[in-house]
Amino acid sequence: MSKSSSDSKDFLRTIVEQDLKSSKYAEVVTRFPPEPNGFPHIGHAKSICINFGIADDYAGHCNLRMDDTNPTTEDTKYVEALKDAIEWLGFEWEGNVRFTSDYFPKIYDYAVELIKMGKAYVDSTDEEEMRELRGTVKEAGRRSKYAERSIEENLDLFEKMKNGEFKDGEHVLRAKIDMTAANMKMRDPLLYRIRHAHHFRAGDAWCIYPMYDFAHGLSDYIEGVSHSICTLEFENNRDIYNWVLDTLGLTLPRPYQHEFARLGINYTVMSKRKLLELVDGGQVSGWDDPRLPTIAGYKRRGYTPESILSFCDGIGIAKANSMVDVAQLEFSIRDDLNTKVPRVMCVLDPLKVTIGNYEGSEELDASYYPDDVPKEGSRILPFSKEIYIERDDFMENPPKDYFRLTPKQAVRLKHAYIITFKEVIKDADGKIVEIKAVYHPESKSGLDTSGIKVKSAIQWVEAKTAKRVEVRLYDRLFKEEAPEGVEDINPDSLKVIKNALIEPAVITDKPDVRFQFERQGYFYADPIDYTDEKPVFNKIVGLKDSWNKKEKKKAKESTSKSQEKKVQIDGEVVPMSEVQQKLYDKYTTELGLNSEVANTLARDETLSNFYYESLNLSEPSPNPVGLANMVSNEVARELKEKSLDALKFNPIQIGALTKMVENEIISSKIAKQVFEEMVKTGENPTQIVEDKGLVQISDPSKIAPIIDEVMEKNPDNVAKFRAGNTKLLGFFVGQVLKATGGKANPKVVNTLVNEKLK
RNA sequence: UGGGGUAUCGCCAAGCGGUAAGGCACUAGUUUUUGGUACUGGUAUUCGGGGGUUCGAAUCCCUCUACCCCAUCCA
Repeated sequence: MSKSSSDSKDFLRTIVEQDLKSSKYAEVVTRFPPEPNGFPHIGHAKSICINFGIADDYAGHCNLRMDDTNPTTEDTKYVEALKDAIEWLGFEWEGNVRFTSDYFPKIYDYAVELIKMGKAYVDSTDEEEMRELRGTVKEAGRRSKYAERSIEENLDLFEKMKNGEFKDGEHVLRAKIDMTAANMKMRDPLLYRIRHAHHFRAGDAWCIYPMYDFAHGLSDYIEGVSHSICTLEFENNRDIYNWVLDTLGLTLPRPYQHEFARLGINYTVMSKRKLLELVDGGQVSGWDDPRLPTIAGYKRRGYTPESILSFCDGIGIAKANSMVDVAQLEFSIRDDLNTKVPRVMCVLDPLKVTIGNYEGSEELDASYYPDDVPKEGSRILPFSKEIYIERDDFMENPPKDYFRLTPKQAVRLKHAYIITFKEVIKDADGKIVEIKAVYHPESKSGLDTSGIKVKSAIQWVEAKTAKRVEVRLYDRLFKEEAPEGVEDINPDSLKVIKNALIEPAVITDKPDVRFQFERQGYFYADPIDYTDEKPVFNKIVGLKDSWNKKEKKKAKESTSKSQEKKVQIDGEVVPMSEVQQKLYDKYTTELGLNSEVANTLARDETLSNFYYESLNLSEPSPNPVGLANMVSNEVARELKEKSLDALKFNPIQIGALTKMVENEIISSKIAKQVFEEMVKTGENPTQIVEDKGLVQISDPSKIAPIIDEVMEKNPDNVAKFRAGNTKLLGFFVGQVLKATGGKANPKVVNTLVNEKLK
C-alpha cells in the first residue's frame, strides 16, 4: 500500500512493529474514536489514515467508535457524516460501529470497583470551590473534605446519583489520586457527572455520564485495542489513562496511548468552533461549502478520495506542531486528476472572433486525452467562422514573452486551425468586443502542411453550438496564512461566472463528472446544483501556471523580504550555591577539569558523589579528567532516566572502564559499547572486554590492508575525496571500523587513511 | 511547584556516533498542438543558539532560547 520509495517508517509504525515483534500483542487493533458533535474535516482524515492505515499495514483491524459521553452536544446526524467520510475514503471498520454509550454499564461497574478499592469518592463541592481547591499550575491543590467519606457512603451516594436522586452538578465522582500532582490532570480527576439530559442513543437510561478520561481508556480496553492513537493535546491525559487501567488491574494485552501532531493547513481553519462560526455566520453555504476543509467540502468541490489519501501519506506523521502548505494538497489532487480526466474546452470570459475567410461549418474529431495520458476517447468538435476565445488570450500591446494571439503573432486553435489577426473592434469605451481574423486552411490539426510556427495553442468554442454554463471559481477562504477568524476572510474566495461557454459534448455526452478545462484547471460537475438546463461546474484546482506566476512576480518585484536572522538571547544561568561553587573550584583547580565538565558535576549532587567515589575507590585510580568526562556524559545519561540505586553498574567499574581507555586497551568508541553492556548486565568492564574480544587493534600493518579493501570497494568516494571532499574521511574511517567490528584504533585508522588518500 | 511536549531547507519530513534521504514549493533546461504533464539538472559546508565529550556529533552531556499543551462537571 505505502508506495513511498523510502523505507523510512513513521514513529507510530515503528512502535507497532516493535510491539508485534516482542509479542506484546498478537494483533494490532486500533480505533478511530471521534465525538459525534461536528462534521469531520481533513484533520480527521489524517487520523483515519493513520488508524486504518496502520491496521491494514500490519494485518490487524480498526474499530470505529463514537465517543458519545456528552449527551448535550452530540447528534446522530454527525454519526452519519463520520461514517460517510470513512467510507468515502475507502476504509472499512471492523464489525459494527461501536459507541462508548454501549459500554456505560461496564464503565459503571468499573467505577463501583474503584470506589470499593478506596480509589474514588463522591465529591459534593460546587464547581467554583472545586476549581479553587484544584490549585494552579504553580501551586499545589487541596483535597475536598468529602474525600474522607467512607466506602459505604460513596457506594450509596454513587448509586443514588445513578438513580437520579440528585440534580445536575450536586455531586461528582472523582478519582483519588493526588491533589498536589505537577500534572494538573492528575489532581483527583472527575470520573462521572450528573446530567439529566436526553442522549441521542441511550435515551434517558442514564443521568450520570462518564468523563472522557475515564471512559476512553476503558472503552479501548473493552474493545481489545492495542494502540490508542490520539493527538498531542492528550499527552497530559496519558497519566490518567494509565492510572485507570493500572489501578483496576487491567493487564496486558491492554492498550497504550500514543500521540501525534494534529494537522494544520495554512490559509484555512480546522477547529470545530471556528468552522461552526463560518457556517452559522453565513460566510459559507454550509458544512459542504467547497471552500471548507471538511470532508464534505472537499467532496463537493471535486477532490477525489485518492488525492486526500495521497496527501495524508505525503505529509507524514510526527510530533512537531506543523502547518502544511496548501500547495501540497493542491499537488495531490492535480497529480491524481492528471492521469484520469478528459480534457475539454471552456471559455470563461468569451471574446468573439470572426474568421473572415472561413465558410460553412465542419466537425472535428478531437481526443479527450493528450498523448501522455494512456486513455482512449474522443468527441466531435463543431467549427465555424464564429468562435469565442478567452479574453486573456489576445493582447494588443503584449510584453515580449507573450505567446498568444497578438496583432503580429498567430496562434493555433487547439484541435483546429491556426489563425492570424486582422482587425480589432472596440466599443465606445475602448473595450475590445471582437477580433477579425483569418485562418490557414492547410494548418488543420494533424494535417498541418502550412509550415507556420506558433508559440501556443489556445482553447475556443464554436459560437452557435457552445453551451452556456455556470462556473464557480474558488480561491482560499482566508487571506492570512494563519487566520484568526472572520476578520481574515478573503472577500474574493468565490467568484461565480454565469455565462461561461463550453463545448457541447461535455453536456450532451457526459464523458465524466470531472474535467480538465484546457489551460485552466480541473472542474467538477456540482453534484447538487447541476442540471442539464443549467449546468454548474466547481473549480477543483487550477493548473500550475508559470505565465501567471511570472506576471505576478513582476508586479510585486520590489516586495523585498528582509530576511532577518533570529537573534538568540542568552538567558541568565542560575547561580551556584556555595557548596557547588566550592566543588567547582576544586574540580577546576585541583583536578584540572574543564569548566563545562566541572559545572555539570558540581551542580548535580548524585553525579558528583558518584564521581568522588569512583575516583577514590578505584584501584588503580584513573585520570581524574578522563573519569570526569565519562561520568558527566555517560553516567549522567543513565541517571536522567533512573535513580542511583537502579543502576546496575557501580563507581568502581566506571573507574576501571576509564582506566582501560587511558591505557589504550580499548578505544573510547569501544568504551561506549562496553558501557552499554554494563548498563544492561552490570558486569565488570574487564570481563566484558575479555568475553567479547574487544581489545583494540593498533598495529598499522593489520589495519592497512583493510583500508586498501575499503578504498577498492569505493572508487567513487576515493575520487571525491581526492577532489577535495575531505568530509569523506569520516566515511572511510567508519567503513574500516565497521569491517573490524569497531576494534580498529580510530586514531591510527585516521592517520593511515589520510596518508593513503593523499 | 510547575509539569508535559517540540525545534533538521520557504513548507512537510527521514535520520538514533561514521558521505545531511524523500516529497511539496522554488529554479534552469529538454520534450510538448495545454505557459499543463513527463524528463534532466540546481537548490542545508549544516541540523534553534552557545559550550563540552569524541579520531569523528543533527545524533551523547551541560546550558540557554523559542513555540505548543495542561487549572471545562468538553473531548
